Amino acid sequence: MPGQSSTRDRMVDAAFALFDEQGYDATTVDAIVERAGVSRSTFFRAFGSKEDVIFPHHPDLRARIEARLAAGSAETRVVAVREAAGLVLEQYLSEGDVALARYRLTRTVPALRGREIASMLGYQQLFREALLHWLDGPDAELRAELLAAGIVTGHNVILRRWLRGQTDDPRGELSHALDLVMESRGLATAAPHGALGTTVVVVESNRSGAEVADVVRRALEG
Amino acid sequence: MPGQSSTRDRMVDAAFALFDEQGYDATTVDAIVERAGVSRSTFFRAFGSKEDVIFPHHPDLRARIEARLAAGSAETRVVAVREAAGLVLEQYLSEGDVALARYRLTRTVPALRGREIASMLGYQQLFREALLHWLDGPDAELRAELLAAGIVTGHNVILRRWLRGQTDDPRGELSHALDLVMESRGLATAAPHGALGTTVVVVESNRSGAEVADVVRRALEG
DNA sequence: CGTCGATGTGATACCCAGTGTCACACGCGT
DNA sequence: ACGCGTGTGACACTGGGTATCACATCGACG
Repeated sequence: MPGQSSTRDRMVDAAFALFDEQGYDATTVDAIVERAGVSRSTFFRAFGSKEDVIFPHHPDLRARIEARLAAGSAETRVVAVREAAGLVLEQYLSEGDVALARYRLTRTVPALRGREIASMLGYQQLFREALLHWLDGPDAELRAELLAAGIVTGHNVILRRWLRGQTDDPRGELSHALDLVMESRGLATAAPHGALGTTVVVVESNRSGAEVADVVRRALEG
Repeated sequence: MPGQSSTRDRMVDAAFALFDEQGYDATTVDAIVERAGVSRSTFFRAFGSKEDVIFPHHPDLRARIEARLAAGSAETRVVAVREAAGLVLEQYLSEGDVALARYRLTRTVPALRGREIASMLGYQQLFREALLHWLDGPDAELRAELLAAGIVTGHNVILRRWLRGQTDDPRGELSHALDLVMESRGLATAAPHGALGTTVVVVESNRSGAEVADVVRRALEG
């Protein structure tokens, strides 16, 4: 292959540049492929549609969320949900300017707005299915759906605040938002089965295992 | 005008019939207008897009929700939310078979699914804006968004159950779902400002004003 | 070293949704 | 009878998306 797999990157860059210069609707696929130096066929093979070029990472992110939730259990559901939601936020934070450009586009172009909404609802489905296995009791189905909606909605509120430049601590605010969501649905209860063993829940940490263990030991001894 | 305004109805009927016979994607607008006996121009003037013919009532419903919420206040917010959510449910219930046909389509055709999701998020925005005026305290913005998402999500769960034939009492289940949503966010609190006057909240009733008054009188006297 | 298949790419033709424009017919009031 | 607004039809055009065929590069294998 002549152009490695960077042909994809070239198309993304060309698309975002043109969208920024002349708007989404006014930019034709022909113009994108011309600037990227590829053919129409290549574009549609890589992205499937003009909209997909705006969200080139969604399939990958979706897979990562699914994997994180699949690694959780009824006992570790709180941290599983927190980390899975964190994956989404981190994806946007790491994209930086691209995320901002996308936000500007999704705000103004209805078609893209619908596209993003659909993606978010896809994430919500992942959370709902995971929660459905972790919850029991009356209204489990309804509560799982409400919780999933709360998680995604809470995340979106914080993400939007960050995109608007209204916060410098999106991670902390997401954590607080998830507190609000999970507390109100009784999800934050540790050891849901009333086990008498030792349950350690590490909600969030960037320390090493040894450091965490040290903190725990001192807490128990103190 | 020769064909009254039933040209619109004829197009809707023709579209649903063809979608049912050969699927959404396989049905061209030309086929629809041919069966309806109108021209292409007429179709696009009436609906704007092929998708819009599936949701011909959304603009009207949106206006009714907005009106109901606008008629509410911080004191009557609980009943305002309940009735506004009820408007959506009643719309679907009154459509009967058409709602079922639409559900079948939206489940299978991704484009229509995205369309419906976008509509639902439009309703969510109406609730969010109303709630934003009725809530105060910390995290008002976040709580309004979470509540709006809960209301719409709860409604959708019940609606979906009804569309699947899993319930005979969607109104009752919606009421219960909204209980769950509002209770968990402290929205159900009557007289939020701590007023010492008399606050009467009629949560749901199909009785006349006189009958309700009679029940209240007996409750106070007993 | 030649052959083969897999993969990424280009070129072309086609379908169909959606827009814009002009023309026509009808009802309605003056 | 005359305009005038409105709903409709006819037609041409743009542009997203699909299908098909051709070609070029690279690695595997005999």
